[in-house]
Amino acid sequence: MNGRSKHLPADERRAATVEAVVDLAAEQNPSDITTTAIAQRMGLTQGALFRHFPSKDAILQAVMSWVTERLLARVDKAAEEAASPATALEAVFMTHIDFVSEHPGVPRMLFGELQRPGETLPKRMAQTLIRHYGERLRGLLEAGKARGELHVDLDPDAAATLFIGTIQGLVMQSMLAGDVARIRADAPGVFAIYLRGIGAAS
Amino acid sequence: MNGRSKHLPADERRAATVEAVVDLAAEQNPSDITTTAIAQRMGLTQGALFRHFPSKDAILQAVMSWVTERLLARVDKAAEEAASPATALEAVFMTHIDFVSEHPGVPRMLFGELQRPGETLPKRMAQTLIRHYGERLRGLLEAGKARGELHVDLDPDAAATLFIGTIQGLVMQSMLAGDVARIRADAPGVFAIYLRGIGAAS
DNA sequence: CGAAAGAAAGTAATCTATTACTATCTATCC
DNA sequence: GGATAGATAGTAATAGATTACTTTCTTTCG
Repeated sequence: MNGRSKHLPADERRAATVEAVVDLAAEQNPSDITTTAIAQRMGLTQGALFRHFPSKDAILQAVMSWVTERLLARVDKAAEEAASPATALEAVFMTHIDFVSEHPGVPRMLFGELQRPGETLPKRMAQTLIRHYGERLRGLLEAGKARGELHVDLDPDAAATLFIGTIQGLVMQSMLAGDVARIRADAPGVFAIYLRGIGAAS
Repeated sequence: MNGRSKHLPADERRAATVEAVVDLAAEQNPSDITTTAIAQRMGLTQGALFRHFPSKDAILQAVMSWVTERLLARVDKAAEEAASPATALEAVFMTHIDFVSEHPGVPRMLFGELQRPGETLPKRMAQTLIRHYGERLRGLLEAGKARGELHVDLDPDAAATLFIGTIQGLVMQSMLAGDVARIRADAPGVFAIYLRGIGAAS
């Protein structure tokens, strides 16, 4: 843990690389992030990155792993601690909002990866992440229906799509205003409408 | 209208260029669209594009003009023909869904333009488009509240954000499935939840 | 013919990735 | 415990591909 050390172990550099990419994605179009920009933010030369990653796609792959672990872990924990499906949905939402407030580049990267043509590994990881996320949502929505907390006629697939869209809309609004803080500020009002939509509000 | 003619007038080429970009945006990341790809789709050489546009940004600017005119015109017409604010909202939504079903690349381009750093002209056009769209939505939502069609406590800003997020969520879901038709198929179910959320459903 | 439209080729900049070499860390041996 | 060898991490330079844009020449069409 020497602050003066210039050579860091590989795993620490890999973690620092992922953070650099996540930070850069908050400031610019993720698909425009160059290896030079990543290295510059880390205080390294561009070529040094390829000591730790075989390719740029391998870097993006590491970022997707990072996002999957962190986001799903936090979201699952929030859901487990909730007393009922309806409160779990709210906890998941707020946890997710916290996450994208801390890392505004993440939803942009996910959206961007989905747009890539072909079948790259980072793209597949983004797809499976969102699919798993959707499955958790549908599970909570079904449970809420079974408990009578949500509307009987509720379509869980549509409700899960709208849940994700709710966050996406907040992200878009924050980009319009150029103000990340708006995500958290506007979240409660938007989610209140969603709650009423699925029948959870009195 | 000679099919054999090889030299088209400038305005027709400009229109064809815009369509080529919109089509390409449906298949790949909009920020990865190259002038070579645009020209190839039009059956031209890359350099020929610059006979009609001074720069690539000028092409994107023309695309944004095209989107603004078409989308707002269709949406305004749908709203005018509706009997009440609540039915107008539904008409606007379905019209918008029809538009993005025909041109799935458009929401991607708008989202992508918002992410660009700096202050480019295409980015500003995307911002103003979405702002104007939001103003129309807030107008309808306010009118609906005044008529008692929508919930008294409804926050029009939050409802407008969620309206846009609803569409964004459908676009994301269609990218996940790799199936554009899902946008239109899933739209009614998702919008039904939104309607209940703003208090328009009985 | 003359002007507009396009082809073909070229340019400068930028991107990922590789190479040859150097600096730093760490484990081992006497 | 200090010198040292081997492994790891980093730099600088550059290759090769791709980008937006230009230039020169040719074709098309009224």
